[in-house]
Amino acid sequence: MAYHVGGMPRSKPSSEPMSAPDLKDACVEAAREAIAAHGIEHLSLRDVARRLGVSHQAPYRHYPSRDHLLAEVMRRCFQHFSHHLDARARSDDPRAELESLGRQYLSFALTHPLEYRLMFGTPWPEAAAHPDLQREANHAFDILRRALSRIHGVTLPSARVDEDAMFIWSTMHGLAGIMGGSCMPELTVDGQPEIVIPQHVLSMIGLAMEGRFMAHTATMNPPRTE
Amino acid sequence: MAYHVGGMPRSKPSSEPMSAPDLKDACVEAAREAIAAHGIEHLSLRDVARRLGVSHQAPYRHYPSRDHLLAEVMRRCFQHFSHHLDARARSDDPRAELESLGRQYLSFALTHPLEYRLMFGTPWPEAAAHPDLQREANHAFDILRRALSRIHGVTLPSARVDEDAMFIWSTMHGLAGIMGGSCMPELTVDGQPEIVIPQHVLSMIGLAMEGRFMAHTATMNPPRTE
DNA sequence: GTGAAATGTAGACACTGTCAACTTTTCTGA
DNA sequence: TCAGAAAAGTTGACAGTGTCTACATTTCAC
Repeated sequence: MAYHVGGMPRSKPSSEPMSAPDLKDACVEAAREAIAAHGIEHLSLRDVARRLGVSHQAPYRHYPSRDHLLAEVMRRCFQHFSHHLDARARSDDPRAELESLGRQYLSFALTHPLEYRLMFGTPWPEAAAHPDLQREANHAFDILRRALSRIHGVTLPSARVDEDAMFIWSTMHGLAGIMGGSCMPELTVDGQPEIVIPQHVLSMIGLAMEGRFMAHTATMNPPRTE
Repeated sequence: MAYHVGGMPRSKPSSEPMSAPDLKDACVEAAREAIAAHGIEHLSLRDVARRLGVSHQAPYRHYPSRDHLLAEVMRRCFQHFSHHLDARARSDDPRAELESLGRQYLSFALTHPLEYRLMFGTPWPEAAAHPDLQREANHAFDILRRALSRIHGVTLPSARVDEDAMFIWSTMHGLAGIMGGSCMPELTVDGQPEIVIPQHVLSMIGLAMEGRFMAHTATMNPPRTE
């Protein structure tokens, strides 16, 4: 009904690049809708099939199991996430660059809470069984790692980059998880956390990084009063 | 079989007096085992009943739904967590106190990854429907908040305590989530993250807090080289 | 054209959460 | 003491799920 394609949707391998409404793609889209409607843990392959107007077994032609479909949805989320990070405002000033990266990270988590929870708040389906997903996730982390390498420049041994990356990633990830409501949804905090808290956390990261540099270089720029 | 108490139709009246609330507790214990064995999302009330040797409907006499049992398991986790935080090494030195708290937080997350994921990595069952769970969770956060209040002392307005609490909580939570394998299980990081990374993250928090104080007080203790 | 592979369908199985009706035990109050 | 109510546990049923097997259809490659 909604989806109608008979038999084989692919065209010749060499001439046409790709064609035909692909049930494989449609499944991902329908799965995303289903997740948005009923939550991640209630994703049902049969519901996906129903949304597409095909038999309950049709998706199995393209995904060996429910988890494989879920992994594909997650993989695309990481892709989306990486693109979002890459689209951040660039700057030559290390501090501005770091802040821009953090802001971009948080903005994704807050404007796409569902995708974020899917990527970082959901137990992965059999880690090793989905190398594509793994690759895409590492790619996202590499963006942060590379940006930090540039920021560090020559002042710190490169082995320390991963440590700082882990610290920043942890802070961003934790804040996103808490604010995204993934955990402790009713946590009572004074004030308007949506605006104030991320600002503060980013500035704390900046303070920590400044302290880090001060510990290794004699020259220091005075800490600015926020 | 494993669980034997009154209300059985066929077998002879059991001689051992087992009070009714025992099944309620036994369910929580069995649920914990089931979660440890098959993961949180595969927790099944019927499996719990099977483990206890009672009918599949028996647990429903004590818990209105599967989520209510899950909420009770989570509540006890928060209890355990609070006790663990309270049992930390105390100190009069603010910096030592903060580090002790952070270390205790992380040690719980790493030695009880399952409980931690249950508390912070699992979507809560209908937040408002489980006030006991909510109360227990807020209590855990209050421990951190109170400790920070003491650390701040009079140097910072108390309204700022929540901001710092949020920063520290975010960092701890994020690190725990990443290291606990809850997300990105195969993330490739150089070195031995288990020991080095938490150390570094804690010291970064210390640096950030020092910078925070410096911004508000003229007197400062020189940043110590780690 | 003719296989054969790709694709979609239908039926079945074991499993789940939960509702309803029933039986048995335990507690309560005149 | 002894009914009767309440608590606790049982069986049976229903709709929903993932996934296996067998079958039908479409379309490409030769």
